[in-house]
Order: sequence, then C-alpha cells, then structure tokens
Amino acid sequence: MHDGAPRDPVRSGTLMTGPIEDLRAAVAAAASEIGEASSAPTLERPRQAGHGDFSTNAAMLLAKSAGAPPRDIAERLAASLDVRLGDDLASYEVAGPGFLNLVLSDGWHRRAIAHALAPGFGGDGAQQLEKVNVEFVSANPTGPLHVGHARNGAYGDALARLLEFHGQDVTREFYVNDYGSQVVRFAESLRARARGEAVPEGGYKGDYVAEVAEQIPGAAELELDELGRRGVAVMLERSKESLLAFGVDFDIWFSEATLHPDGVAHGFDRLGEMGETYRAEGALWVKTSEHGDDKDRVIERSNGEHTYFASDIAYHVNKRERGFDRLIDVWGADHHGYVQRVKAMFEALGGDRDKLELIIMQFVHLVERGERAQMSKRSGEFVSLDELVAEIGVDAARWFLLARSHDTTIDLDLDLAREQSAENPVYYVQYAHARIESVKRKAGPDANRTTDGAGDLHPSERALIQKLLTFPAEVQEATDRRAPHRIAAYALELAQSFTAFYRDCQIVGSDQQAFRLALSDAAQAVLARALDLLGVSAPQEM
RNA sequence: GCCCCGGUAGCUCAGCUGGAUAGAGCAGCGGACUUCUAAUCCGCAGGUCGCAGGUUCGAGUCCUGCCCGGGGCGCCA
Repeated sequence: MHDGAPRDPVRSGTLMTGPIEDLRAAVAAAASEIGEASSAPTLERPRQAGHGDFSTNAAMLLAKSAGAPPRDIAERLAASLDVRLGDDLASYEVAGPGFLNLVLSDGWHRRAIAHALAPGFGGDGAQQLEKVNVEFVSANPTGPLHVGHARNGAYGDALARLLEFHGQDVTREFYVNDYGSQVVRFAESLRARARGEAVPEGGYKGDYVAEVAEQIPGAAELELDELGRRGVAVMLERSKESLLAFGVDFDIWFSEATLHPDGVAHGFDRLGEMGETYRAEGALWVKTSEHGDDKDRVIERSNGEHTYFASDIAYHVNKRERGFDRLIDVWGADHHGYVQRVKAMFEALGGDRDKLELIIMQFVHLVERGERAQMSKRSGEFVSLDELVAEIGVDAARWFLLARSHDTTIDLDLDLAREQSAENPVYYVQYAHARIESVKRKAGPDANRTTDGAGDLHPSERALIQKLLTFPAEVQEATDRRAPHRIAAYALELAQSFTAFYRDCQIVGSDQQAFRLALSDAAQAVLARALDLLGVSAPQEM
C-alpha cells in the first residue's frame, strides 16, 4: 500500500486527524482557556458503562494552576466544549473527583464510520519516516528451529508488519551464525553420525543430525570445513521452509562468515580511528566501559583469534553502512547480558544508542505433565516449530505466541495446547470476520451502503463504532511500545463488539440495512487488518 | 554477590506509562438453536493485584526494602 507516490518525510498530521483526534483537540483547547495542565489530559473510553462515551481528567490536572475545585473547572470545561462541539455533544456529566464524561451524538457516530472506512485507516501514523532493519530469529544453523524461535519469529514478523503499516521502510533480516566453533562441533557430529560412531562430547545429539548427514553424499569422508558448510546449508534450507510455512519471509539472510576477515578488520579499524581500542595482556580490547558497560571487552584474544564480539562489531558496522536509520535486534532472554556491551560498542562506533534497540524475548518453557522440561538443541530435547505448526496450525500457533507480552515467559504444554487449540480465541476473531462475509453474501453484491441514516443508534452500534475509532491509537501504541500483543487483545475486543452488534441488530432486511452494512464493512476491514498485522489469516467462511 | 524479566480469578494472561466499582479467554455451574454462521449468545460464581513501607486528591501502575520463579554475569559462540 506504500507503493507509488512519494510522501513527505515529516507528517503534517492531517492524515491522522479523525473524530477522536478532533475531540481531543477540542478538550485541549478548552483546557488551555482555563489554565496550565500538569500533563496532557486523557481522553479515554471509560470501562464503566454510564460514564459516558468518552471521559477526560482535564479538570483535575488544571485544578492546581487554576486554583479552583476540579468539579467547578469541569463545569467550565463542559460549557466551553458545548460551544465548540455544538450538536455533536449530546450531553455531559461531571462525576467523581472531577471527571468530565461526554456523550456524543448519533450524528457524530455516523460520520465517524466514513473515517473508519477510509483506505489505510489506522496506518501511516509514523511521525518520521525511517529505514528500519529488524533482525530476528537468527538461530544457529546447527539444528531445527524450536518453539522459542517460533516465538521470536512471530514477534519479529508482527513487529515488522506493524512498522510497515505505520509507514516505515522495513527490512527483515536473519543473521546466520555460520562461523566459529559451533559449526566445527556440528561438523564433527555429522561425521560421527555418517560413520556410525558416537557423537563426541559437547556435540549435537538430536536425531536430525543423522538425517542431515544422510543428505550429504560422502559425509563420512569430507573435510570438516566442507562438511560444516554443507551441513549448515542443509539446515538453513530447512529453516527457510519452516519459517515460510509459518508466514515469516526474510528479506536478507546475512552470513556471519562473510564478515571474516575483511569486515572484522574494517570494524576494528573504525574503533581504532575513534580511539576506542587498546592492547593489554596480549589481547585487543574495546573501551565499552566508557559507554555504560561493566567492563571493557576483548575482541582479539591473546592467541590472535577473534572473539564472537568481533563479529558483532563487524555486523553492526555493516548494518550502519547499509544506511538504516534504526536497528532493532530481537534476542532471546539468554542474551540480555549482552545488551549493555553491544549498546556501548555501538556508541563507541559513533552510533546513537537510541537508534539501536535490543529487544529481549522471554523464553518458551516446555511443560510436560506439569513438569518443566529444558529445551536444548544439543541434547535434542525440544518441540520444533514444525511440530507446533503440525499440531495446532499456523494461525493458532501465531496467536498463542503473539497474544502475550514479549517479556512474559510462556509455558507451553503441547498436550494442553493441542487440546485447547479448538478454543483458541483466534477462531473467535476469524469467525467474526467470516460471519460478516456471510452477512454481505446474504445482502447480495448490489446492496447499498450509507453512513447516513435516521433514528436512534442502538447502544451496540455506538459501542462498535467507538471500538473501531480506537484502532489508530492502538496501532500507534502497539508500534511505539513494540508490543504486537496489544493488537491481539484489540482484535478480540473488536470481534466481541461486532458480535454484540450482530446479536442486537438485524442487518439484512432491516430498515437500517444500508447503514448497518457500511458499519459491518468497516468492522470487517479493521478485523482483517488486525489479523494481518499478526500474520493470521482472515477467512471468508469457516 | 550484581544485572534483566516475571509474580493480578482454579489455569493462561491483559491492564491504554497515576484515574472512577481491577478485566478477558479457558475451566466450573445454570440457561438459549423454526433466526444474517451455535467455532455463537445470556446469566452465575470466582481477587489480601507476592509481602511491607513510602510518594498524593487518587497506586495493580511510581520509589525503597524483602520473598518466590525464570534467565544472565568468559580472552565460549
């Protein structure tokens, strides 16, 4: 949807204005007549029925500077809003310690639907257009992807989708750790399997190792280097297939090996030019402690070999030189200890530490009959991404993984997940979408639509419209906070709002048919968009 | 010892960066299918928001200390 005409790099804000933004602006304007608010007034949909369609705390924030009781100020605010909003304000009420509750007219609600029906509703909210690199999954290519990678993949992809919808230019990147000692260990394991020998201590013990070895002709006799390369290639191909089947499609598969030796040397040069390295105890160090790290870090060992950190430096230099405005790395919880040093290194390289985001994903714990099991690639004990998809399907799997905040650990009991997959809320949301399609089918292809109408709106219609109108703010919030799980929560709530409307209001055949079809169209479009942001399908029928 | 993430209903989790009587899904109990899709809907029950202080008109949310669970603190990758 972002193809075609170029857009302004900085938004005027006009694209974003909608009924809620107008309302918010009116409240802000009314407030500024009275005094200085200590913070921006809220404008929210109260969870409590009977507290109006929208509610603001502006009066309480103004009380100090205006030197008057909050409830008195709320009355003055209301009087001002009454003039500003005219017929759109149906009624108001001052409540509690000084809340101002607003009830908007049916006309305001009807007009709002047209806004929600506009193409791209909720998108393009970014204030500043950026070229963003999102690096995620980045699993070692020495074994199959497990559910932890699935979580990382679902999250990274959903975040990328959010950023794209928000208006950013996003590159999805997978960093392939195809260099270093784990590749050697993998090659040794492959050779042992090919020769029918026991896998050496510290090697990879999973059955997949034998399968991979079988796919490499002459594996028993190949040089370790070559065997490692072949093995990694096979694993990588498998990973690509698994991820594609899971709906995750990377733009770039970046090989760590290609950073050696030139990229690493280049990275060291850059640090050297910045005066950020020194030699001590026979090793080469980088002064990360001057940028917030606990201690300085070795990048070249006293034996002349590079540390893993050397690759990280080269990689981040490379990313910067590819012209990204923002780098987002999605890591597993076991890497949180590296956040400070990588941020420090990035700053030492002359980067802006705020332009490098390191997002830590908490783990997926495997639970079997109430017992926690440890997932480990080397021991071969894990639930694979493929297995998860085979058991419960892509949509249920993605929903399961995306419905929770990324900083909460997830307990996965595969038996339970299998049992409960039929009860996965994702189907409820999809069902609402399919049901709307069914209603439209019933109405026929030529049925009229209108956002005009007479007569009172049903409370369920008003609630559905209000829910639709909050979508742009939800997208904004989910994007700003890197929190796609909010979209899942929103999608469920929207599906509930639609289902209540469907229950209470006859659509096809009613004298409000054209209006209710327009409302249904808007609900369907937003449901489809929300599901798409999560990488979940929106079926026409179920 | 230090650092990061959690602790909210029986279970799994939200809680819009401080707002009104803390929510959802699942599980449980009781109801609803001659109707635009019952993968649905309605009702009931379920809580010392880990504990103790503090900040203020107001704290699940912010601060301090402690308890519990998970993860991390290499010249490994």
